[in-house]
Amino acid sequence: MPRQANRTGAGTSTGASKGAGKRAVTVTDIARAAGVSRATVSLVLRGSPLVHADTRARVHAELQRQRYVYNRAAANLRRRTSTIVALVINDLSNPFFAEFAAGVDEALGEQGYVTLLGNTGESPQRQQAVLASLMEHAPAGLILSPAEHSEAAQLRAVVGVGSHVLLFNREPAGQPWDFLALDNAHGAQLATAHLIALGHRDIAFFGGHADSSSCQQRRAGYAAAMAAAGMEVQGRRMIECAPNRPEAAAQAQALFAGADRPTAAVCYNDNVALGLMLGLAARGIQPGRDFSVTGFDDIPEAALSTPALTTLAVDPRARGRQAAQLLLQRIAAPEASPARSIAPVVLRVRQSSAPPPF
Amino acid sequence: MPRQANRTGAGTSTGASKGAGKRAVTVTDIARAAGVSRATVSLVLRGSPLVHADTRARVHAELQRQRYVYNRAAANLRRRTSTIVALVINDLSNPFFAEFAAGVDEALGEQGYVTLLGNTGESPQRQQAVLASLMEHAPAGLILSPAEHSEAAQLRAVVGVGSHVLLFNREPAGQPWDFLALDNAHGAQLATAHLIALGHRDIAFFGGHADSSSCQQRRAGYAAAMAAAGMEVQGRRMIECAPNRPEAAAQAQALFAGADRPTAAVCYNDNVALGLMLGLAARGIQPGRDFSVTGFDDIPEAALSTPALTTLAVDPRARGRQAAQLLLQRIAAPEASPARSIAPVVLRVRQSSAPPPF
DNA sequence: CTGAAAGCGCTTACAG
DNA sequence: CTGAAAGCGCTTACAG
Repeated sequence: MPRQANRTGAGTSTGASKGAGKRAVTVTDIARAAGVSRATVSLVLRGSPLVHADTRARVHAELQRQRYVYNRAAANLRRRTSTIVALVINDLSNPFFAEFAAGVDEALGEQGYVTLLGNTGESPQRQQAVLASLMEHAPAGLILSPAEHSEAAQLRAVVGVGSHVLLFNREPAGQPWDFLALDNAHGAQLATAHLIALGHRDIAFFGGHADSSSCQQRRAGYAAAMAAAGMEVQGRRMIECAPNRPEAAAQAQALFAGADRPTAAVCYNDNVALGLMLGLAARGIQPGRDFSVTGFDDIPEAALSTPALTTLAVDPRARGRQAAQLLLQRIAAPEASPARSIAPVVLRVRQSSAPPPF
Repeated sequence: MPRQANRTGAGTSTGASKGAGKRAVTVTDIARAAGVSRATVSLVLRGSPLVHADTRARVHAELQRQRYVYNRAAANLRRRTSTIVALVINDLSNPFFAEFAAGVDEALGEQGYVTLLGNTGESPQRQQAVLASLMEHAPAGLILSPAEHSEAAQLRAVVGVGSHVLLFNREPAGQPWDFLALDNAHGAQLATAHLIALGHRDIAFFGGHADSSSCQQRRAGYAAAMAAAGMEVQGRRMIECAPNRPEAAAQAQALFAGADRPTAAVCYNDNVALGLMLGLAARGIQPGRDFSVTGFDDIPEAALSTPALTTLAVDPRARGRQAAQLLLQRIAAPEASPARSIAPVVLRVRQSSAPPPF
C-alpha cells in the first residue's frame, strides 16, 4: 500500500531523461529513427540472433546516437521478473555488516542484479517499515539480517509467503526460510581449546546476552571444549554484558569478584574482548601476559590493538557473497527445501593469548 | 542497454507474489472482489478524498483480505516518477562511508524514497559499470561519492545530462553538479592552531596523497594556520603516504630524517595518525608525551586508542542525511543553479596532543 | 528476418 | 462519487 511518498512529489524526471522535464528516449524513438518496428529494437537490445546483422548495426548506431537508456523497470514489469534484491541490515554502522553488505552487492552485481538497501538500526519497528517499503519494489528476493528481537510472524506478514528470503546471522523462529550463520559453536570451541592447550584451567566466558542465539551457541562451544578436556563449567564463570566496549570494560570486575580468579576469558566478540582488555589494563592487569583473552569476528582493529587480539576470523565479505549466492540458488529453485548453511570460522592466534602466569 | 542479467533467468516470481509461480494480487483482483472499478481502487490506494467512505472501507477490507502489495514500479512507470535514489559509494568497508550510507538511507526512507546501493571499491571501471546498471532503474537522483581518479567526462556520459546528481567528498572536475564536502581546510587549520596554542613551533603535515583534493585542502588549512602564527611552512615537513595504518607506521622515520625534528604532526586522517603513533612507539617515542599527533574523521577508534587521539569530528551519519536532503532539494527545484555545501567539522581534543617536551 | 497487437500493473483525465 | 479508456516503456507470441 502506498506510504508517505505520495505527497513528496517524488521527482518528475527519471534518471534516463535527457533534460530536466524532457521525456526519456524510448524504443519507439529508436524504432522510428532506424526505420524498424519496436519489436525489432527490443530484439536487438536483448541480443537476439534473429535480427539481420545490418539491421542490428543500424539500430545500435541509433541507440548510441540518441543515448538510449534501457528502462529495466518497464522490462521487468512486462516480463514479470525482477533484477532487484532487497538487502536489509540490522546495523550498517558495524564494520562487520558493512563488509557483509559490500560482499552481497558485489556478488549480486556480477549476476546482473541490483541491491535495494535498508538499514534497521536493530529496531524491529523500523524493520517492518523498511521491509514494507522495499517489498513494494517487487524484489526477486530478500537477504535479511534481522534486528534483535524480531518476531517471525511479523516478518512473515510483511514479507509474504511467496517471497524468496535468506536469513543471515539470526533466525527469529521456525519459518521455512533459508538461513546462513557463522559456526558459532565451533568457533568458541576452537578458542577455548586453544586456551586449554596453552595451559589454562580456569577459563571464563565473557560477554553477550544469554538470550541471543549466537551467544547461546558460542557458550555451547565453550562448554563442549571444556567438557572434552574434562573440565567443569561453572555458572559464575558465565558473565553477561552488552556487546560493546564500554560495557565490557565496566564488567571486567565481575571476573575478579570471588576468591579464586580465572586466568583467561573467551569473549563473545572482538568488541567485548577489546573492552575487557581496557578494563583489565585499568586494573593493572596486563592482557596477554597476566591474563589471556580471545575475541570473535576479527574486525580490523583486532590485529592492531595492543596486545593484538587472538580471535576467530569470519570473513564478512565472503559471507556476503555466499548469502547472495544462496539467495540466487533459491530463486532458481523455488521448490527446493529450505537450506541451512554454516560458514566456517578460523582461529587467528595473536599476542592476547599466552600461557597462564604462575 | 541490457547487460549480463539477460541470461541469468532472474527470478520468475516477484516479492509480491503469493506463492512461488502464482500471480501477484493486483488492483484488478481487488476491484472485482469489491465490486468497483480499478480506478476506484487506485484512488483508495492513493488516499483520495473523492471516494465515498463506505466504498473506501469496502476496498480497504478487500486489500487486507487478499494481502495486496502495491507495485510501486508499475505506478512509477505510469506516473513517470521515481521513488528510487541511487547511492554509489567508493568504499563501503570504510566505517566513515558505511555510516554516511546509513545516514543517506535513513533520511531518504523518511521521505518515502528507497536506496539503490552500489559500491565501487575505489575502482573507476567498476564505478562505470555500477552507474550504468543503476541508471537503468530510472532513479529520481544519484548520490555519488566518487572513486579516486574518476573522470568527469566518463561520469557525465554514463549518468546523462538530465539526471539529478549530488557529489560527496570528491569533485572530479567542472561538471555543474551539486557538491557536498567536509570543511577540510578549516579542520586542518583548527588542528594546527591547537598545536600552536599548546606551544609547538615545528609542526609537520603527515600523510595523504598530494594529488588528492582533500589532501590539498587540508594542507592549505595547515599552511594558513602556520602563516597566521607567523611561522614558515617547509617543504620537507610535508610528508606523503597512503592513507592507511601500515604505510603511516612505516613512514614515521621520514619525520626524523633531518638534523632538527618536528615536535608535532597534523595527520591527513585518523588512520594515518593511528599508524604514525604505532610507528612512533616502535621508535621509543611516546605519542602524547614526546610528540603530539592529530587526526581527521573521529572514527570510533580515535577515542579508544592509547593515547586517545585528538581529531576532527565530521559526523558521517549527519553528512549522509544532509546529502539526502540536498539531493531532494535538487529534485524539487531542477533549475536552481548548482549548490556547493561545506559541512562543518569540530575539533575534539584528547591526550595525543600536549605541550611540547623540553 | 520483421511487424502488428496485446498486455505487465498501475494512474489519470474525461464523462456521467 | 464512480467507470471506461488510454497509456507509461517494454516484451512476446503470432503472422507473414
